[in-house]
Amino acid sequence: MTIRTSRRRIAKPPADRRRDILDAAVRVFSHKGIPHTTVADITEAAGVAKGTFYLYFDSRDHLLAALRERFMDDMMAHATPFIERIGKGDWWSLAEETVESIIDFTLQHGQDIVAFMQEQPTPETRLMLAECERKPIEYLALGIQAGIDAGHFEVEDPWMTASFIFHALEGTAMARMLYDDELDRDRIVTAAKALFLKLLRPQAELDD
Amino acid sequence: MTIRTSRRRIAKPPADRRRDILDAAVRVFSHKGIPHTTVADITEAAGVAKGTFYLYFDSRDHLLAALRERFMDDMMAHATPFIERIGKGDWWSLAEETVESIIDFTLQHGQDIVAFMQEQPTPETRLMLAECERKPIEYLALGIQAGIDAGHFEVEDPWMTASFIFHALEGTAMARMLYDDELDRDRIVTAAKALFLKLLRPQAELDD
Amino acid sequence: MTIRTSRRRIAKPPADRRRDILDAAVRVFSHKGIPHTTVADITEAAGVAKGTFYLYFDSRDHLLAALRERFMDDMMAHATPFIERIGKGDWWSLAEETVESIIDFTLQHGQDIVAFMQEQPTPETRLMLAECERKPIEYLALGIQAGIDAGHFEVEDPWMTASFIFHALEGTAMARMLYDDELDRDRIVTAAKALFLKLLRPQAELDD
Amino acid sequence: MTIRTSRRRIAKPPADRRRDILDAAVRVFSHKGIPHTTVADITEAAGVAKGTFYLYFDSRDHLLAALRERFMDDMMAHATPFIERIGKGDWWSLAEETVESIIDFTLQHGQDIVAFMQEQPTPETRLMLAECERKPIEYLALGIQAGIDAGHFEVEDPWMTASFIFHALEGTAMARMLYDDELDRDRIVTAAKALFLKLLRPQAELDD
DNA sequence: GATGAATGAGGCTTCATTCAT
DNA sequence: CATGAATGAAGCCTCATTCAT
Repeated sequence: MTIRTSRRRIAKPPADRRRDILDAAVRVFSHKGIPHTTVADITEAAGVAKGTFYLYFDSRDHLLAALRERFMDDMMAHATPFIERIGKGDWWSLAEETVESIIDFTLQHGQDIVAFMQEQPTPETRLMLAECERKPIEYLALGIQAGIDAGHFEVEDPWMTASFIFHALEGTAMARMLYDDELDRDRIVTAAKALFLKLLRPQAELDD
Repeated sequence: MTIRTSRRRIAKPPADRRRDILDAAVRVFSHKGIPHTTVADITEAAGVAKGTFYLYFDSRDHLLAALRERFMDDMMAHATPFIERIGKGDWWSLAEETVESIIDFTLQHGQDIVAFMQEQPTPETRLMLAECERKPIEYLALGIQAGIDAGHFEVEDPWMTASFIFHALEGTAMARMLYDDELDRDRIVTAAKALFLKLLRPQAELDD
Repeated sequence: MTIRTSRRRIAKPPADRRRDILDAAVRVFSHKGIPHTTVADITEAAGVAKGTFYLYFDSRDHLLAALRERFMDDMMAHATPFIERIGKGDWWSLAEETVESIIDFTLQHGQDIVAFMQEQPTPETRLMLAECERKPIEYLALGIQAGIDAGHFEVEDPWMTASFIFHALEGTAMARMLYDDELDRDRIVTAAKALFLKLLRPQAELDD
Repeated sequence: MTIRTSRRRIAKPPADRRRDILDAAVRVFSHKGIPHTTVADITEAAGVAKGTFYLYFDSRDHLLAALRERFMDDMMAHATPFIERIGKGDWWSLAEETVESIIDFTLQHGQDIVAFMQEQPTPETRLMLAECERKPIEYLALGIQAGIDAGHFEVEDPWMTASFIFHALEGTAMARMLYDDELDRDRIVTAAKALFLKLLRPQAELDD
């Protein structure tokens, strides 16, 4: 049994401590905005001393970079299962689940996106935000193209359609998250599925 | 390389000078981001002394408020002609022109929106941004509803459809403006018109 | 008959305009304090343009100097009649009227003194304030000495007595002016006369 | 000539550091005047960086408030022993020591009073200065009244007499401090004691 | 490792002064 | 003469970063 006389905070594994700070940062960013959040705000929210911040991040900007990286990883983790299902049959349920996935991811991580948009547009941030849009659109377009090739969808400009669908969903979900808590998540999902259907369904099908 | 002669004492009509500063602000904001733009940056871009800024704006924040106001006015001025045409027949051309109008307005004023998003999320800014989204969606929804009532459109959830359309167009146009100068404006417009058609057109029509 | 189309303020004799500004300055100084009064405050109170100020005063500091000069002149004008009566008999009524005069002058011009004390202690201001105290004390002491020589007063340290009397009166009157409008002017005067009597009256007189 | 080594990171107990800054402020105020003293002046005099100032005071105005508070405390500490002796016999030695105490306190702390007078007349400052005059006068008046009741003093208007005595002493001591280092402290004290005697002594006593 | 007092560059704002009209 | 828009030095305050403990 060790007697611990130190008044200092009990040391945590570095990775945990780092994550604590990262989480605290997101928490504060989302209601103060990145530019108005100080390092002191973050360390206070994380329950550590100001100096400790610099043990885990070289600078305020490095924390933002770390946050970006984590966000991209989350996004990819979220998207991968859907991407892997492309071209393996089950077209419409994949479509519907993809729609739900995009909406839910946006509702959950929208705060981060807003935060990133509040940054100064460094080339790094621009690139990262562009990626965050282009990547899901790219995969959507790929899926749509595959569906066309397999004869399930009928669309003239797949990439543009993907872009429309992605922004329609993301924009609506984001607006709900930011301004309109009343808007029902299920109403969005239902309408989104109908949207998907109308945009992708071959006209011939309608004759049924 | 600009030669700067000792910029002294060139009085201008107040309205002009004010607009100069406002324009300079937008210019600088769009490539430095609001939070990283200093009053000195703005006055330098406007070609006036730092003190001059405070003859026209009570503070940095008041300039932002003025910018917001001007943006809202521009938006309403842009939207009004279309709103007035609702329900006066000519449904599909109104729809097509509305689509073009939204895309072009976004391409032109997207910088401002980005700038506003970079602000700290004050209640004022949130409200204003919310309005900027809700207003056009509201009018779109109104138009769609009118079209439904007149038997030209067929949609289940008009407001949600309006939201999808608006965000699809705005998001795509914005992405083009921010990240992808290659994307052809006309390609967006063409695809957007097709989108509109697919979403609103009564299914029966397809049987023709 | 001259037709005056100019929208400009009708020109005044320079001396009047100068006095207007000086008066406005005193007015503003007395409730904002010298250090917090701007040239703009003064010109606004005087109803002239900012530039006009510099037609009549070389700088803000020159206005203060002018104010000091005017104050000294006022004080001397106020004191002269009493000084001239020294040694011409009528000792006690001179004493009583001097007392009243000091109190009334302080009540009227105290604002100016306060204003001067708020200035930075430049050698000039110090000298002037010192003069404002030393001069009346000097004259009081002269009068007391004359009274002693003439056998009417009996005092050990005339200069110190003069200093006490002057500060007793000035301090009390000033306090009334600054903090205590309730305190009756006549009560001060009555008590002050008694003070004078007790301090100056030969002890022998008491035996009567 | 002081050699300034790179003044970095010498932590001190907060109370000490705070007092250092407060003391430095008084030092600078007394020869530059409050309004012309910048925060930079103070921190330089205190040997700390500008930012350090704001670790100990919320703003320049808060420092002034702290200074006021400290002055009031000093004054009360100085006055208390005398107040407690009121009515416990020993009337004339109490009177004489009170006189000395007022003179010495003024000679020592006059700089502070001057500094406060240089402030803008905020309600706070006015109130505090009024207190600084009223309190000692109040206590003097109490003492005088007690002396009258006990049959040692004879005065018509005790409060007014207290006011005269206080301002006579304070004004004279202040003038010495500000303008006239030649004036002997003991000469003031001696004359002041005589003043006290003349004003308070029952007339009957003179017959002895 | 952890702490938080200390630092100082840099941003916002004021205001005495100038000068073209 | 009179004006007031324009100027820019200078003051207050913030906050990312450092480093002695």
